[in-house]
Amino acid sequence: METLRSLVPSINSLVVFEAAGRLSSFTAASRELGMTQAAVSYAIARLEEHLGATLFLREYRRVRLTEAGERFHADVSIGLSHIHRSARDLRAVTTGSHVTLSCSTAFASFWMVPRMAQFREELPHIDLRIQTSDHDLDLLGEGIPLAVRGGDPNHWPNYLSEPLAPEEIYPVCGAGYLAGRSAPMTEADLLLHQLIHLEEPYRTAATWADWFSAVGIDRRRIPKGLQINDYVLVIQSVLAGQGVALGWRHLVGGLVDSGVLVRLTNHVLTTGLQFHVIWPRDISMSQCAQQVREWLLAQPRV
Amino acid sequence: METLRSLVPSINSLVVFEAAGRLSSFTAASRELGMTQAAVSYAIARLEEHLGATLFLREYRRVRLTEAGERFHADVSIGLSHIHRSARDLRAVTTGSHVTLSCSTAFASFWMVPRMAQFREELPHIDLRIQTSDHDLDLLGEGIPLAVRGGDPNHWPNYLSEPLAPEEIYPVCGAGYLAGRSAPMTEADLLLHQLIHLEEPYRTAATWADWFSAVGIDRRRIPKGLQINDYVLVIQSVLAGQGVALGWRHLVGGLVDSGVLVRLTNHVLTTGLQFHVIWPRDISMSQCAQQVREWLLAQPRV
DNA sequence: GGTTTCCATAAATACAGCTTATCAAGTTTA
DNA sequence: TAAACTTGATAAGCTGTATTTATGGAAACC
Repeated sequence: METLRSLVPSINSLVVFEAAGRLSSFTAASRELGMTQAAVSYAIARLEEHLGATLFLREYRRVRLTEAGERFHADVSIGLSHIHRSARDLRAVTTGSHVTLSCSTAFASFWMVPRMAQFREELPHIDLRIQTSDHDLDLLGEGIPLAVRGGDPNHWPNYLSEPLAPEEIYPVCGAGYLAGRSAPMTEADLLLHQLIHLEEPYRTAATWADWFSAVGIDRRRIPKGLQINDYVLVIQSVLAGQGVALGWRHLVGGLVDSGVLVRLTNHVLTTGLQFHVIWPRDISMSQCAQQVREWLLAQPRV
Repeated sequence: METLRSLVPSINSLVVFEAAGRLSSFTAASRELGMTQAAVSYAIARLEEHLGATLFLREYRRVRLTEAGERFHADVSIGLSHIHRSARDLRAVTTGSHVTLSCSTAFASFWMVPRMAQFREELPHIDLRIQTSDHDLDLLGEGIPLAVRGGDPNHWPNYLSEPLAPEEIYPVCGAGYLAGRSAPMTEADLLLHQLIHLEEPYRTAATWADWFSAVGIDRRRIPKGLQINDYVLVIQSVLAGQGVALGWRHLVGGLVDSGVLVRLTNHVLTTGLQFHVIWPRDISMSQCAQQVREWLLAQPRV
C-alpha cells in the first residue's frame, strides 16, 4: 500500500497547508508559522505537485482553496488537530506554571489546608491547584502530575511513588465529648459509645470492624451508629461532640496535638500500608511539580 | 497557543512513532519505512525528549508502548490515517491503471458499448470502468477522473470540458413499426402515433413537448402514451415496435444508419447544448485517463 | 503611472534527519 | 560457559531538503 510518506512530500508540508488553507493566504501563514512567504509557496507547490492536484486558486492578493483542496483541508485539519490535542495533553503534565495535586477531600482539609500558609511562604511562585476527588481518577488521562494516594504502590504500575505517612488509625472524640461521660478504659468500653462510621462510596477504607478485630473483639458486637460518607464530615461530627470516630494519624494528628480532638484508648491500628505521593511514571515532571513533590515529602511527619 | 510544530520535533517523527508503536519494534519500523534502525531510534528519542514523556519501554528485543505512549499512539494513528485516507483518495483520481468513466446508462449502452471493441483494440492496456449513474454525481468526491455530461459547461465551474456531440433530437421508430401503418408525412401526423415518453427522474431532458413546440404544435395536443423512466428502456420499446420516441442523434445515430431504427419526419430539434467530456479542474489527470479522454473526443461524430 | 501587496521563482544556505559504524545488553545455542 | 545472534543506543559525519534571501510579475488602487 502507498504509505502516507509516499503520498505527500513531507508531513511537515501538511502543517503549512493547514495554515495556508485556514488563512487563505501564504503570507499570513508564513507569519503564523514563523517562516518566510517563499517557504510556504514552495511547500504548497511541492504538495500540489506530489498529490497531482491543484489545492489553491491563486487570486489577486489571496489564495483560495479549490474544491479538492477544501476537501483535503478539512481532513488534514481534523487529523492534525486530533494529534495536536493529544500532544498538548501529554505536555500539559510536564509544563505549565501551575501544578495540580489530586487528593481526597480529607487530605485536602486536614493535611494540606493547615500547611498552605507555609506552602505559600516557601514556594510563592507556584500556583498550586488542589483537585479533590474521592474516585481514583486517572492522572495520566487527566494530565495531572501529582497525587496523594493511600495503598500499595504495586497496585499502580504506571506510577512512581514515595511514602508520605504510614496508615495509623486510632479512635478520637471531640474535646467536650467526655464531659459528663466516663472515658473508656479499655477498647471494649468503646462499644458503649456513639460510634461514627465512615462509609466510603468508592474506595475501601479501614472500618471500626477492622479496628475492633485487631483487639480481638467480634465485629458482631459493634453497635450501629452514625453513617457518614465523607471523612471531612465525619471529623466535623466528632468535633461537634457527636461521638467517636476513627482518626487517621496523618490527618488528625495535628488536631489531637492542639487539643481539639482527644485520643481514646492506646490501641493504634497499623495497616502496614502507607500514604504515598505518586506521579505518572512515563512522563517527565515540570520543575514546579518536582518542587511541590519535594515540599510534600519534606513536611515533618506527625 | 502552542502550535503543533512546537509540541513535536517534526511531524515526520509522528509517522515513525506510529509505525514503531504499531510494530512494537524499531527495527521492524525502520524496514517498513525504508530507513535505518538508528534513524528510528533517533527520531523516537527526540520525540520523547520534546514531549517530555517516555513513550516506549525498551525491553529485550522489542519495545513496548508505555501507558502514556499507548494513549498518544492511538490519537496519532487516528489523525494520520484520516489524512492518509484523504490523500489517497485525492491521488486515486490522478493515478492508477484503471480509468473510471461516469456516464448515463443511455450513453453507456448506445455510445460506449458499440465502440468498446474498438476501444480494446486501440487502448488495450487500459482497464476502463464505466460507472453509470443517472444522478449527477460529484466526480471530485467520488474520485472519478472523467465523465460525459450534457448541458452548459458554465454550470460546472469546477470542471473542464470539451464538447463531444451537439444535442440533436428527432423521432424514431422500430424498423417493423411502420408495417401496416401509414408513415407520418408531417410533424402533426405524429400526434396520431403511439408516443413513448422519457420521464427522467433526476435530470431534465428534452421532451415531446419541446419537440412539438419547436414545430409550432401546441403541447396540449400531444397524446399521452407510454411513460418510461430510463432511456435504454425507451429505445428497447421502440426497437420492439411499441411506438415512436425521441432519438438523440449521438446515441441512436448508429442504429438509424444500420436500419434497425427509422427516422420519422425531417425536423430535428437542436437545443444548442452539447454533450461534453468533463473532468475535475483542480486535479491532474493520469496518463491513462488522458488517453481515454483523447480517444473519446477522437471518435468520429455520427 | 506609481505604489502597494500579494505570490512565484531561482540561487544559496543551513541544519535536521539520515546513514554508517560501533557498542551494549540480553537471550539462545552449542 | 562462552559464542552467536538480535535488538536498541550512541557518536560522528554526510546529504538533501526545507528554508532564506533576493528578485520579478501581476493585479488593484490611489
